[in-house]
Amino acid sequence: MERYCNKLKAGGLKLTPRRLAIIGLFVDHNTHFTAEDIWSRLQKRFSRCGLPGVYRNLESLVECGILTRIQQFDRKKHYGLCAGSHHHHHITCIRCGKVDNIEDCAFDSAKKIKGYTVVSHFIQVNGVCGGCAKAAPHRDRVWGKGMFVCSEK
Amino acid sequence: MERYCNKLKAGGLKLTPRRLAIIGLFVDHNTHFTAEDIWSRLQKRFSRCGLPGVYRNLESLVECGILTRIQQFDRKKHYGLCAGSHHHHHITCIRCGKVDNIEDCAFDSAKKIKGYTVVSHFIQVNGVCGGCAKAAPHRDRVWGKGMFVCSEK
DNA sequence: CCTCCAAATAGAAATAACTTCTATTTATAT
DNA sequence: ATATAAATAGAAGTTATTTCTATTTGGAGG
Repeated sequence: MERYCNKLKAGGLKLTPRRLAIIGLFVDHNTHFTAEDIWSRLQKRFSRCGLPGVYRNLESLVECGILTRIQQFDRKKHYGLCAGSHHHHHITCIRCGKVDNIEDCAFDSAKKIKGYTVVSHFIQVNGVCGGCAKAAPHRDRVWGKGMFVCSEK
Repeated sequence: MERYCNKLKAGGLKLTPRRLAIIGLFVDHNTHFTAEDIWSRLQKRFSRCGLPGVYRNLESLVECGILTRIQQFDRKKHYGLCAGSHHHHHITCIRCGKVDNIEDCAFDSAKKIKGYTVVSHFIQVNGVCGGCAKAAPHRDRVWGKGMFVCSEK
């Protein structure tokens, strides 16, 4: 938690109860959430908290490097903890939604591709985590149409 | 075009003028489009065509394997030809928006990552294409907040 | 401590991107 | 030709997110 406070300060953001609670949710659950997921979980402690506030906080936390946006094909923005300051990617469990970092990146940014100068790249991997692999297969979380990212292999 | 007609038939979809025109747009431009992009380009030939029809068609074309959804962090659904049945990714020019396929994929799907069984992966590369690199730098297209995918390097 | 002010919050209203609905039309198998 | 399952049109609805204006608050400086 210490390190997140430092990141907030470094980004010129105040340590508000709301903000710390949001970070706490990510730390405790180690998964990705949508704005609404966060909002519903904040209701107990912050009954007067609205969705716009959650959206604003999530975006600030992305900007100061605490969270990262995670792509799902469901028209919602998903956010997850961005643990390292170094370059890394993410793997998501398609059953429980857990997110882990992938530390070693095989992508060579220096390489020219079809005449393009590469500026950035984004890799997301979807899989089934060890825990879910052991669990009963018919207990799968149900995902909506178009939920999965492409390039199945 | 022949092969796309076969895919339509295989999926139990009719060969309507609208549908063929949409496929034609993708074939001719070799880039990705949003529903609105398609809709505005159809106006000349199909003046009575509405957006809902475009959305329905694009989704049918994804379902029968002619199109693929392409992820951008801009809250719109992007679609592109799924040219090969083979595995590939995309590189996008951050100035003009052009998309090219990346044929060779460095990602090893067989590898176990942190105990996960990999199901699918998604790679998107952002860069500046040859044409835009030559053009005046202050002519950059302005992109909205959150437009770029993360992991700048 | 106290005070100030930039930053954060609340809640209402607006926007944008789809999606759904009902009625009508059309491609194609027979 | 004709029947029918699928496709279309246009209006209306939904959902996720953003913007707005006013009010409140964390924390630097006195």
